[in-house]
Amino acid sequence: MARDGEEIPKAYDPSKVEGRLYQFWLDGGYFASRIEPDKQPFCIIMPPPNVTGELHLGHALTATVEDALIRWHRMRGDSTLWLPGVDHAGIATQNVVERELAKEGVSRHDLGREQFVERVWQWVAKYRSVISRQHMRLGVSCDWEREVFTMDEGPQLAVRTTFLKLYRDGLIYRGERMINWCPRCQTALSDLEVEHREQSAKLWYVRYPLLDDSGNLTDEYIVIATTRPETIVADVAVAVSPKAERWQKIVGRKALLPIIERQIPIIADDAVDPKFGTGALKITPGHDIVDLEIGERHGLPAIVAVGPDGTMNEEAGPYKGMDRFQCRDVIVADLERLGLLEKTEQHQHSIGRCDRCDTVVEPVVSEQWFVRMEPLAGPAIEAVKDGRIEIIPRRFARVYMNWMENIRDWCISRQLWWGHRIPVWYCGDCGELTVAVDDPSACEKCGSGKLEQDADVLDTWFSSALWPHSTLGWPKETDELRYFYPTSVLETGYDILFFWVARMIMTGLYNTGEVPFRHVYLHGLIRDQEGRKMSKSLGNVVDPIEAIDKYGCDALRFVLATGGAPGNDFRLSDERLEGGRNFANKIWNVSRFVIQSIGDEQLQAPDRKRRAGMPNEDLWVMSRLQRLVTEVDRLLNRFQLGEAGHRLHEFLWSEYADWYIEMAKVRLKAGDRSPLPVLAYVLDTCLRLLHPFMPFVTEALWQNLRERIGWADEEALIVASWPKAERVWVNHEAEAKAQVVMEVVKAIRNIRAERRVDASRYVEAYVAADGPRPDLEAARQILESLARVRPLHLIGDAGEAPRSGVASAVLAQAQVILPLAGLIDVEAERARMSKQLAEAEAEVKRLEGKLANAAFREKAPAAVVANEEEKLAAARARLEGLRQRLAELE
RNA sequence: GGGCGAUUAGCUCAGUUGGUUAGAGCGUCUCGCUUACACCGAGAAGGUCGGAGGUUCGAGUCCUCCAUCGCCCA
Repeated sequence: MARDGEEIPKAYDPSKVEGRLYQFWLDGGYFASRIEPDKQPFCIIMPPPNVTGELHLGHALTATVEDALIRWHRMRGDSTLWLPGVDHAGIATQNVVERELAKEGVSRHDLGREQFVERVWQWVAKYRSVISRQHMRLGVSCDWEREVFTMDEGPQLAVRTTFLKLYRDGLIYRGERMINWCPRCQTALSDLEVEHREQSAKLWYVRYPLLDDSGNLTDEYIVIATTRPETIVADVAVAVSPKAERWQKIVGRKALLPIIERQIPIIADDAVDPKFGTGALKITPGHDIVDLEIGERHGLPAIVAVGPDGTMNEEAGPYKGMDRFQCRDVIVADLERLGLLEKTEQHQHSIGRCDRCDTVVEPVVSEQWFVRMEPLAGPAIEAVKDGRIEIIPRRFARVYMNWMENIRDWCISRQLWWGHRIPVWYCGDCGELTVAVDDPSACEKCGSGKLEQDADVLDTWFSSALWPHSTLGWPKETDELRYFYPTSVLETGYDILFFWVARMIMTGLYNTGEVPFRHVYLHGLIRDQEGRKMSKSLGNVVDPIEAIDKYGCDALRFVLATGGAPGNDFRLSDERLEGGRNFANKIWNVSRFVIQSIGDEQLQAPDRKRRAGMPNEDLWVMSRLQRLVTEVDRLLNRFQLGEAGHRLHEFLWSEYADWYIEMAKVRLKAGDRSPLPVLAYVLDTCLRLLHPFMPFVTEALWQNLRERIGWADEEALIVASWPKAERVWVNHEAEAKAQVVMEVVKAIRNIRAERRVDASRYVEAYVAADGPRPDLEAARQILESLARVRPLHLIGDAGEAPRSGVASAVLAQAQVILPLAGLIDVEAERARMSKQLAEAEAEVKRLEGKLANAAFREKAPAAVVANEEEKLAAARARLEGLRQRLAELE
C-alpha cells in the first residue's frame, strides 16, 4: 500500500501485500495465545493434515472457516487459541515412503525397521515445513509456537497413558477375531478403513458329494452357492437353512469337501438365507464373519487358507503359493473337470476394498488388539443428546447416533513400522505381558528382563482420538488444559465424523470426564466444476496455492466461505474464483476512493448527537450499517458464515458503493467535505466485518485508512475491535425516504434506457409527489446527478406536467414524467401503461382478497396484517396514479 | 435392507424458528471509458421452487406418498 503522496494502484494485486502482511502479523505476535483468566477463552484445535503430502482444497476450506472464526473472536476480545498440528498418518505415510523407496529399487525390508523409520522421519521433516508454508499462504492466524506433531513426546505419553488406562479398565483386549486384512499393505484394518462397493461377480454352484453312514462316497450330493470358491479349501461344514426343505433330511450327515477331501458335517442354522443360492452354504469360519458366527455356534474350527500377502497357504494343499484370485480360476476349472460345478450365475454383491490402496480386503481370523467400544459410546451418545455438544448441521447428529448405537469393537493394531508402537511387552521367560507407559525393564509377573515389545503399531486414529486434550498437555494437568479445555469448536469435513469426531468425543470423555469441544461444525466436500470428487487419478485437483497465485488468497477464501451451506458439498470453478477476485478488487477501489477523498485530514466519527443536521443519505447508510452489523453477528453466532459473507458483499457493493458513494460524490464535487466521516466510518466498519473472511485486503487497506480516522486505537486490523451495532443510528424514516429517492432514480434510468436516451445527455424531468416532495427536494442534486436530469421540476400534482410527448413511470409515492419529444410513440406508451395498470389491478385485488379474509385478520400476527395493509395502500396509490396517467396520455 | 441429503432462473447455489410480487453469483441481451473500479457502471430478459396429496388464515419452508440422482451405514 502506498504512503501519502504515492498513488494507490488502480487494481488490487494480492501478491504485493500477502507475504508482507503475514510477516507483519507474525512480527506483531498477534497469533500468540495467552491464558487470560478475565477473558473468555475461544479455542480451536486444527485438524492435523497428514504428513503424506501437500494441502488440498479441503484443508483450504478448513483453514478458511477456522481462521474466520478465530479472527472474529480475536477481534471480539476473546482469548483465542488456534492450535496447529500435523498427523503422522501411519499407513498412508508408510505407503508414500515405500513408494519413494521403490523408485530407488529398495523395499522397506531391505532397509530394516530402524532405517526405514529413519527415512520416514526425513520425509516428515520435509513435509511438515511444506504444509506450514502452505498454511501461511492461506493466511491462517494460528499459534505456531504451539504446533504439535502426533508423534511428539506429549502425544506419545497421552497415547501410552490412554492405552494403559483402557487396558486396566478391561476396555482394551487382545484376541482372535475376524478382521479386515489388506494383502498389499499387509496389515489389519478397522471396519472404517474398508470401502464397500457393489459389483457384478460370479456365483458358482458347487456339488459337495455326500457320504453314507459308514463314510463311503454316495452318488448323492448337496449343492452350495459361493462367490469365493478358492476358500473351499478352508471349509469346515455345509450349513443349510432350517427352512430349506429339500435339505432337511441330510442334516447330520457328512459331505466330502471337493479336492481337499475332508469330511465335513452338514448342519442347520438360522443364519442361512433360504432364498440365497440353493439355501445351502459352505462354512468357512476363517474367512467370513457370518460363517465364523455359525461355526462358533456349532463348535467348528476356523481354518485360514489365505496368507498375509494374499497367496494361498499350506491349508490350500495343491494350490499353495497361488495368488487367491488365480487360485479361484484354477479351482473352478478343477471343479468343472471333476463334474462338481453345477452352474454359474451373475451376481451383484458388495466387495470390501482397502481405502488406501483399493486392494480387495481379505476377511481373516487373526490375533489383534481391540478396543471395546460400547462402554465408551454410552457417554458419547449422552453428550450429544443433552446438548453438551452441538453438531452443525443438526442432521449429522442422527448419523452420529446411528453409528454410536451400533458400534463395534475397534481393531487398533497395525502391522506397520511407522506409528505409535503398542506399549505392550512380552516376557521371554514366563510368557506374560506387561503394559506400561514407560518402557519396562522387567516383566511385571516374573521380573525377568527378557522382554520384547509388541512389534505392531496403533491405528493412527488412536492418537487422533486424543487430540483435543493431548495437544493441551494431558495427561499432565497443565494451565492450558484447565483454561482452554473443553475447546470451543471442532471444525472438519463430514467424511471423518466416525473416524475422528466420534472417537474424540469418546476418548475425550473417557480421559477427562468432559466433552472435548462444544460445537462440531462439519463442512462439505469440495468438488470440481462437473461435481466430481477431486482426485489425483482424475487429474481434476485444484491446488489451493495455484488458486492463490492466480486470484489471491482473499478471493479463494471468500469463495470457499460463501460458496455453499454448512455440510453441503460444493463445486469450485474459475468463474467463482474470478468473482472472489472481483470482490476483493471492489473493496480495494471503494477504499481507494474514500482514502483519496480524505487526503491528509484526520477525521472524527460521525457524531450521533448531530444526527438532526445530517443529510438523509448519511442517516440512511448509517442505519443500514447498523442492521448489517446486527445481521452479521447473528449469522456468525449461528455458524452461518456463508450467509454472513453474502450480506457483506451485498451491502458493500449494492448499497455502499452503488448508492451511498454515488450520492456522497454530489456533495464532494461541490467542495463539501461533510460526507467524509460517514464514508470513512462505514468503510472502517466494513473492513472490520470483512476481515475474518478476507484478511489481507482488509488489513492492507485499513493500515492506510487508520491514519486518517481518529477512532482507530489499534495498530492492526487483526486486533481491532469488532463492530457493535449502535441502536441510535437505526432510522426507519431515513431508510424510507432514501428508498423513494432511489426508486425515482431507477425509474428515470429505466425510461432513459428504454428510450435510448444518450447516457451522457441531461433531460428535463417532472417528478410529482405529494408527501415525499420535501425529501425529494432535499435530494434534488442527487436526483439530477444520478438520473442525469436537468431541469428537474418537483411538482405536487402530475397534472402540472406536460401531457404530450412524454414517457412516464408511476411509483407508489411518486410519478415520473419525462418529456421526450420525438422519442415517444403514444400508442406504445399507452400499451405499456395499460399493461402496468393490469398488473397493479391484479395486485390490489389479491391484497384486498387477502385482507377481506376474516381468518387471516384474526389469526395472523398484527404486524403481518399491518404490513399487508400498507402494501395495499401503496398498490392502490400506484393504481390510481396509473389511471390518471393513462387518462392524460395524449 | 436401513438412514441421510439433493431436486429453486440457461449454469452453480443461497433461502434455520411458515408471513412482501422467491434471491445471489456467473452467463445472456441493450447501452456506456459520467476521473474509485471495464476485476467497472446503467438498464433488461429469465423461475407454476421435482411430482401428487395434506396441515394452515398463509407452504420453497411442516407432514405423507412417489420419482430421479448422490452419499452413509449394514
